[in-house]
Amino acid sequence: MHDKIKNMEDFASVCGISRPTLSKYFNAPDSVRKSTRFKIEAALEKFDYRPNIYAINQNRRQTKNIGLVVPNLTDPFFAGIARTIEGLIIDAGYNPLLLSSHGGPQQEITNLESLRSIKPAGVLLAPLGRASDQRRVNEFTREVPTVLFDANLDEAGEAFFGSDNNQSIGLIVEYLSRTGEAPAFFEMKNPINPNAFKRRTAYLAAMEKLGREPELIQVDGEGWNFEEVGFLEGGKVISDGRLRTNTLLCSNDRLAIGLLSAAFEAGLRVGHADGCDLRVAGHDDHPFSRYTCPSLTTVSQDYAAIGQCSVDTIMKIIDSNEKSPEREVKLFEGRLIMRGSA
Amino acid sequence: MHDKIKNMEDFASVCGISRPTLSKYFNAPDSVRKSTRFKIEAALEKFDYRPNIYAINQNRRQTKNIGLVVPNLTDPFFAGIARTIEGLIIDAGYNPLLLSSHGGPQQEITNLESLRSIKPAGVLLAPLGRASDQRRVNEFTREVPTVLFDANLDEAGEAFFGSDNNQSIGLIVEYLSRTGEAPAFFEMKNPINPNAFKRRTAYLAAMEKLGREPELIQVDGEGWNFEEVGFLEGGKVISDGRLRTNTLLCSNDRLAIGLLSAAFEAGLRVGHADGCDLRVAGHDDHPFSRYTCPSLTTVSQDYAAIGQCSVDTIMKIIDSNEKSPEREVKLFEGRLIMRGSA
DNA sequence: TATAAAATTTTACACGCGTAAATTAAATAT
DNA sequence: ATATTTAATTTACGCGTGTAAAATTTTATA
Repeated sequence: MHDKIKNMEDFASVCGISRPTLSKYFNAPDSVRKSTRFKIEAALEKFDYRPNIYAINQNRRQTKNIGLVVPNLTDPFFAGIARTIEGLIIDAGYNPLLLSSHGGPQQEITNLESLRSIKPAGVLLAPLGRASDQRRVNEFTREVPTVLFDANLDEAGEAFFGSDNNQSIGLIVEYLSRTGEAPAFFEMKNPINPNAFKRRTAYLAAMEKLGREPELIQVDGEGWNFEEVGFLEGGKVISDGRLRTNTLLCSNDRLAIGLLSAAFEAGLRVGHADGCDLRVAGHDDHPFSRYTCPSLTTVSQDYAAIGQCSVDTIMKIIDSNEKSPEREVKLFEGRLIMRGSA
Repeated sequence: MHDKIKNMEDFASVCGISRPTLSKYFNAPDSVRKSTRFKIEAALEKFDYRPNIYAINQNRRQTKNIGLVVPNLTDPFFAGIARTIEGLIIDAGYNPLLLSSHGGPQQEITNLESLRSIKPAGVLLAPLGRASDQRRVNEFTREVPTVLFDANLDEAGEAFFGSDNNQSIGLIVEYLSRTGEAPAFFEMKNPINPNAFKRRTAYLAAMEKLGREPELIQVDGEGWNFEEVGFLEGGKVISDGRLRTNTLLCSNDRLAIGLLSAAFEAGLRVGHADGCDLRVAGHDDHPFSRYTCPSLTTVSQDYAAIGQCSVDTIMKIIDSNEKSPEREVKLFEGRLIMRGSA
């Protein structure tokens, strides 16, 4: 019926207007006269033409791409955050590119390298944290406008938004201490995940503030298989009788999930009801924490706010086209989620 | 120190060779004379130049991009598969682009549309299945070489690789029937997830083969919050005394996780040991199914094989540059994972 | 060493679009 | 109706690369 439209030139001629006008339309439909716009949109109905994204990006001063890097997509917690932020980026009229570092610093750098060749307008990075190759991440953030979230890195990026671990850990330590024995802190000796050290410090501070004796239960284990670590090492702690209190606060929900499983198999009754042997609490409000046995008492992070703030900030930087003079840092408060386990 | 390298031309001159030769090198380092290669690699050490990916993709006959679309990245099951396949694509020398349909047919089409403008060499698609906009998915697969996995769609794509639900459901029905009461089948009345109907059919067939009376427990609930459905509706089934057998086979692990939680709160003891009230089994070997209370007996899918086969096939299609005359379909067998719950 | 064959490099053009500057048309004021 | 201002459109050029065909160099063969 109608001939093949190969490029904007062809499409312009079937529209009856010039190519540059068409270009303007695609970049901002309202920037052309209304009559012109109707002509274009009528033609779009009849022919299926779409601008070549590679030619566009080659010639634009800036792409409309925003990189989004999270430490581990296999963790539903990060998958959820990523999805939220993706939506916000799209709403802002940009194109999100989601990459997962799979828990490894090498992959994290690889992700940043591959983002660099895509020339993104900006990047939202949730770094691995302690495990990150800080020098190379820093190098990247000097060349590409970057906002960090979830985990902070010293002076990297234009801004950081995350949770106030002091507040959130303080909150749950206070709750646990008020309603029963003060908690021991269950964590990995050499945690690879972001925020782990902050939470340890926050726990120690919270206990001191309450005038209680802190107790760190630091177990072996490598990598991101937190449930497995919680299960295996938690099981050992239980069977070895290393528990000196009946209340455990885990560094994160995934450790708690494993620990609950170990407690179950050891025949311990977990919860705050009469006759229970153990109370267990976590941190993060992991999507599955509602469905553990018993359901997990935890602290939720305000990820709606963190995501919104991160996106708003990168947009501001992109629009203003200049590095902000000061590195903004904002911490959001956690909320206590009381359930069956503690 | 050295002047800015802006493009391949500049870089060619500092290398002391011509630009097209450089182009050849970047597309296949071994296709240039060894002496030339050393010159280039020495220059690469000194200057930081990387070819403009947009200019490359605009001029190549084909990009090196492979689209990878999964129904829901928030589900750790799909997150795991995606990660595996991503690795295989990279090993094959291509660039994976991961997109999640977030459980919605509209997003699925949006993903395909946005892939189209990226002109991928091929696409690996795990469709929503029943919920998919089949007409538009089909339209896409006619224009872009596509291999389906996980869920089949009628005649869409060049090939399909997935699990043999008949075999896997048969396996676990047989196991459950042999070691105790025959299972009832717990599922959603109108399941949105792929494979659900196949599993129902497979259950009915397996029970008939064993000469047992099948029993479908079909509960209300919409969307992808399977744990919630399993918990809420499973709780009702238990409290209403609707259970006519002590063995439940769930359509997938996430339903089972919710159901286990409901059983726990109802005070039922789940497992195959003496004195247990209920046996529960799932399907998929979800990453968390090891850590439920009790741990979940289930069937694992052979995703290493499915992923490998899907990638191999799309590569073959890309290399041969022609549609295969016949649509290949291959189903892989599941493996029984015996744990505490049944 | 001369010659043929193969491999490599160069020349020359194309790809599809953005955008500044120049031109033209429309809207507003007089 | 005319002059002025403003907005829309067109002209003309550049972006950074791939690739066919031609020219050259290297390697293999005699």
